Amino acid sequence: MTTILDVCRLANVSKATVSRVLSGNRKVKEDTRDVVMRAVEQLNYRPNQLAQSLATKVSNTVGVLTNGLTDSQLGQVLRQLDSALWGQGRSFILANGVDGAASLADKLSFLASRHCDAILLLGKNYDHRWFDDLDVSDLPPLLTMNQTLDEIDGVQFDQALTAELACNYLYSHGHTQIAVLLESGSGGEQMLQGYRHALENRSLPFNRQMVAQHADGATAISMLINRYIPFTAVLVPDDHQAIEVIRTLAQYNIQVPQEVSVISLMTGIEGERYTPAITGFEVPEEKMLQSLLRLLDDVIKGGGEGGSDVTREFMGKLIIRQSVRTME
Amino acid sequence: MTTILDVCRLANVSKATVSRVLSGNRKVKEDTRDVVMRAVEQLNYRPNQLAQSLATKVSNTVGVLTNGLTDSQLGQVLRQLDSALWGQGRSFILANGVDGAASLADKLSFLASRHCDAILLLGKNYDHRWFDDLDVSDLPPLLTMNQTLDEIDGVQFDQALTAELACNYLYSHGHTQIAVLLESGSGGEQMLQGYRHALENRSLPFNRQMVAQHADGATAISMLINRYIPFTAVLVPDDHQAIEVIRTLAQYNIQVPQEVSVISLMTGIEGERYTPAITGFEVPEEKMLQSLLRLLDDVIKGGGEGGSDVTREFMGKLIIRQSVRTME
DNA sequence: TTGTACGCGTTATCAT
DNA sequence: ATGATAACGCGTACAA
Repeated sequence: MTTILDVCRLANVSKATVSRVLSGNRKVKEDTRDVVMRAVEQLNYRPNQLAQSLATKVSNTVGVLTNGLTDSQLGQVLRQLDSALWGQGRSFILANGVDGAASLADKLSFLASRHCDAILLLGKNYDHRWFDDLDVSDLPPLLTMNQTLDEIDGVQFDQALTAELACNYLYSHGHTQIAVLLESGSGGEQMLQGYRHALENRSLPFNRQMVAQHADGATAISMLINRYIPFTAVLVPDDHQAIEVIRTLAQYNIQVPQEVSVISLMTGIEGERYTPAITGFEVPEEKMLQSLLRLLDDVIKGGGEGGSDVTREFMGKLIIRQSVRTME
Repeated sequence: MTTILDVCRLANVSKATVSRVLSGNRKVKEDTRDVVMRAVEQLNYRPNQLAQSLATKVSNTVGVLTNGLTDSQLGQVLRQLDSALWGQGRSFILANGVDGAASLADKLSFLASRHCDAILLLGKNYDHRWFDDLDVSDLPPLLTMNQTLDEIDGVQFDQALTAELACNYLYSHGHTQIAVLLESGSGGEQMLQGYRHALENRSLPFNRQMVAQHADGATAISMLINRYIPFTAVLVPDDHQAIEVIRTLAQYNIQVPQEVSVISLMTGIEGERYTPAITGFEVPEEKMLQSLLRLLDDVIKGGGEGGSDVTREFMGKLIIRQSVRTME
């Protein structure tokens, strides 16, 4: 590879001058600038980014830790990242899959040794405990998306607000007996919060018999059914649970949406393809990623605290399909 | 970040000793090794890979240029890459999407400035001309997969052999009038070669009226039909064209597979889901990628020419579905 | 066996 | 405006 010294020799100037011309920081005389640029082009010289990073302590590299993403989700996210970062002369290093606290520490440590300017935590299924005794002090700044990890900055999907919207939608379609299946993770608390808030706004009493929480949707809805409390609609965390619920209800000879309506807090292609197609809220992943990238920019540039005006809370967008019916 | 000097001070040794302990290259006394390791762990020290790379001229980073991949393909490939490279302490930098010679040069140049040890060219739709006046001299070694770019090493999908296999399969099922739609790129020549070879092996005459070449499958099959040459089967490059062909044939009131059989040279999930499901050959992408990674290892380690025993030519695996029927 | 000193390619701080 | 030179963090001949 040609180095800056090659350019120096060809242009008869010092390293400093070449560096100045390329970075554009300081003023240089027109003539010399031209000479340098000619030499640069002639040699097809490109600064060694490793050396640059070593000197400036800025690597223009961001680490991306992903987990629990399907191939197509992974591809979609990485494609977006690539196109967004490319425009900024940055690139990313991927670390996919985390299966424990040690694994998490390893991956983060690896990315840190590569001196990433920041690390993005994307995807699902991160366990809170993995972060408990994690020494974040000698790591690059961490940023999360769609994760409710306290102490880590980032953008979030507002499950509480979206759950409230879901309930309001059901109410406006005549449903008054709404059951809810909580997400088994921390999102469950948020869902419950939104659910109760919707109730309060309508001055309706809260009945804890109407809420169930279990990682398996079939089990959760069974619990509900066995309580013999009537309900006309049920709010579930995602399409996967929605489908389990619909299947289980079918075993009890309960039709969706004729007898019970189902609404998904986070719907996607899975719910779109199912029969009946599932009504629910879509996570604005693209917008969220864009916001996260702006946040990233702030973190890298601002270095310190320069908080700017980035949207950090997102709510779902209602997609009306077939799993909710209007009560007469 | 803690540096090697911090370790030196804490362990009362020189940089050289610490470096030796961590790399394991040279011998060091048990005692001092222990002292150093203790200091390393206590400080949670991790060598700065940038500085390492600068000193050793090995970055343990590979550039990955992708093009023409769907999100799920991209995700699948990158997941595999990640898990394979992670085990070797390596990582990759992505550059997705190429739309011209300048764009190609840009991306490659970028990856080069990041001092990748090698660059992988993955995906489809690379134009030969983009590589014509590409100065490959000051670039890391290039490796391709699934691309027929002369002068670039890599692994390939043998379209000629697979086309021949496809014809043999059709013959063995009673088809003697086989038409072929060539891929519009360079793969077309290979398909034709395999097609003719299969003909020769059966001492059948070659009729150029039986071959058509067009990027659009509908157009290609229409050309064929308008020649009024009878055929009972048609070999097409991929599922996309297969589907276009089947649709077009339907417009002529020709049923698949009852009246005409269709076989795809490179079938995938698209063909699996279509009705009728498309019979064809599956590209062994995973195996190919594994082979490519072994090749990568040779290139990086061998540095020079150390050619090892890596499979470089792959053929499709026949997947029998519904689009081919047996003639009585 | 261990330490010294130099080089990797670049930026940045001083002089000039 | 430009040039010497010291960092940046690490590996490694060479010397001790």
